[in-house]
Amino acid sequence: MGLDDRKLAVLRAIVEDYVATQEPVGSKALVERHQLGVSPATVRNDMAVLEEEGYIRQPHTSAGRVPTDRGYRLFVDRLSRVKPLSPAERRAIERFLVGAVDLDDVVHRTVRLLAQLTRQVAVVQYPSLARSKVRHLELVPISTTRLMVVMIADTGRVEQRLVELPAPVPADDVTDLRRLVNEKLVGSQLSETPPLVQALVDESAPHLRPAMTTLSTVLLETLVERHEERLALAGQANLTRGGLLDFQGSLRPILEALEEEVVLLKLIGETEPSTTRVLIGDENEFDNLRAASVVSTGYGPGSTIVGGLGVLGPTRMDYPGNIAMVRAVARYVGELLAQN
Amino acid sequence: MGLDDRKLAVLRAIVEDYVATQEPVGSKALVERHQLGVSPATVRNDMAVLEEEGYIRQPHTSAGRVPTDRGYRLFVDRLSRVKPLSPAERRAIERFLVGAVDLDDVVHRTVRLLAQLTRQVAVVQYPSLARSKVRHLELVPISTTRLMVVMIADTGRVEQRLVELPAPVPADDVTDLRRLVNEKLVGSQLSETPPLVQALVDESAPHLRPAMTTLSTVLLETLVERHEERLALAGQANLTRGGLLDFQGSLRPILEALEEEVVLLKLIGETEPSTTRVLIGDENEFDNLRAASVVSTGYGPGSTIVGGLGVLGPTRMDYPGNIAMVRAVARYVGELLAQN
DNA sequence: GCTGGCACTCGACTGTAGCGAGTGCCAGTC
DNA sequence: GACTGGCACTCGCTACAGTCGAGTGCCAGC
Repeated sequence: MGLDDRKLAVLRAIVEDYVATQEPVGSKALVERHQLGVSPATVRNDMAVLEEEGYIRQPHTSAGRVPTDRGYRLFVDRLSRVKPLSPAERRAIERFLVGAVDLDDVVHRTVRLLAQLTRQVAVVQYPSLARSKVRHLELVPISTTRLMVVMIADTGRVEQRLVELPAPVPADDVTDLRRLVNEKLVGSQLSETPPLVQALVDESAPHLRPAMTTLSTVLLETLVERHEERLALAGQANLTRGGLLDFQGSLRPILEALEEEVVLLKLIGETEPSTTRVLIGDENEFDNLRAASVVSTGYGPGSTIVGGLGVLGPTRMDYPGNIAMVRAVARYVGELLAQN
Repeated sequence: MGLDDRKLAVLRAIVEDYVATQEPVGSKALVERHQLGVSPATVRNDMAVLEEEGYIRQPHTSAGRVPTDRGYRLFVDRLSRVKPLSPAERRAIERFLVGAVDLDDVVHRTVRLLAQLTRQVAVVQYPSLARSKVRHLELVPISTTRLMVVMIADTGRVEQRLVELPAPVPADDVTDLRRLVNEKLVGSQLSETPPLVQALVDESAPHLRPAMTTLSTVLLETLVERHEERLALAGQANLTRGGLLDFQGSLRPILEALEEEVVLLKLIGETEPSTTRVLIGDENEFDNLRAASVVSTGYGPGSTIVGGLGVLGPTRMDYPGNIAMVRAVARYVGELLAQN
């Protein structure tokens, strides 16, 4: 069990070399490229131990070693050194994000930026509605029995929904409805609205009741139950880098998983605030993504978290680099949101 | 040059068989599977002519024949018989589209439906802003110097944009601004707004001028110049069907092209109304998509066209089937939009 | 103008052999 | 006791030769 410093150094060297070359790394190449101060034979002995402990494995008898998921995990937890961003990368981030005109724009720019910087698939979750506060509710009459409800959240998200009213409602009543819902709901956290919405119905004047009832149902549906999470995705083409070696030859399962919003949300949806999360290989719960790793973190204005973002790629990825990028981008986006 | 009926029948048979089996088709197999009424030797003679004319080719000397892009073109133009949808498909379409609650929902359901039905990559363009009319403009004060402009179009699209005002504007003035822009712009086609927006500035009261000027600039920018086309995409995983045979082994260029909105818009953006367009192989203008074909059409409420939708796949695709599906889905979506 | 027959082509597959990267083990050294 | 050099061994990869067979082009005959 005792992994002394040199064995750890060997593991680190294996991970770094394998990530860089994408080829199983042998003992001789290792001592040549790293200053380990010992002979290949010694390294081989260390490798035998590392293999026994499950940190590396041999694709076939006469090949070099490749890290296992467990090996990557150890590497990420204890061996990787933080990789500071290059000035060029820093500049790229800034340049990319200035000039964004609205939330959609911010999210799209961010996801493309992340994909470009990390050369992986990037995912950005829109600010979660549950973590947003209502800034304004607008009711726009489409016809006498139809209303479009537009909700503007403080995070910049705008959601709309068509409401079919049970009976025609005159314009004045719409004005009243608008005033009422805004008075009650503006400023409140969306996850806490259900009782407020209920109260709305109870407190409204009798002639507004039927309309308000329908309206409240829709509000609850849109805002709470069918909690509308949205995502942006970019960089799928990066999956094809590294030939067909990664992902054991088939992109199929990966592409399928990427089409499932639920899956992506589980992967990058933030859990504990402000931690960067790394899921390696089968640590995630989806069979389709056994061969993939995910680096994700939360973002938001200031120290609050309103959504998640991250990248997905082969287990053989540059963890320190990607972690640094994901963090940096999240921080910049947070600052950007704070300005609004 | 004379392609008699039998030669055309041979071409049709080759296309159908190749699409079905994905393997070069030989003369013997052809006469066995189709009632051509002649011997393999005769078919071989016909094939020789078809090859000379550029409709089919041989991957290698001792292999069967494969249609060329030109062959598919002839097939699509003159040989394919319309393939009616199966009742199951018809039902799938209906079931898929009922219950859509807003435009986003409609578009997402549509694109997934198309991908599922055709087993190809599906693309749906949101109703084009240029073809929409303004239904309502809402100005929501974020702070005294910041306004969120929300535009609701008759096609259901909702666009928002943050406006930085040159000086604080009191709430009453915002109300005036709101009234003014709505009076002028509601009901007008977006492509025709520039003069109207200009007039807005000229006609507004002096104390509203500065704010209105900024506002009009943003409106013009958002609505006209940066003409915000949006797209939804689904079914990328379908690209991996047919192993790596299609797309000559690399999905890379295809995936890259699919990330470029501009490319997709050019492909499925409607041109002549109500035609179904088929682009085969290098008929499209993008190098990355030389190995792909696109079937697309316009859709919209009634007989007007507000956007395009379509599918993209290998040149070896079921053209009649895909054409039928694309048309059917477009028609259903049109009906759905007409109801709103 | 169609057909059967036939020689020919050439990719796909199989089996064999040699190469070499990389290993595990062991005896020897510090 | 830890490290090292040496050595036999494994096994994937590549090259090469040989066989098979699907499919063709061509031609003589009906």
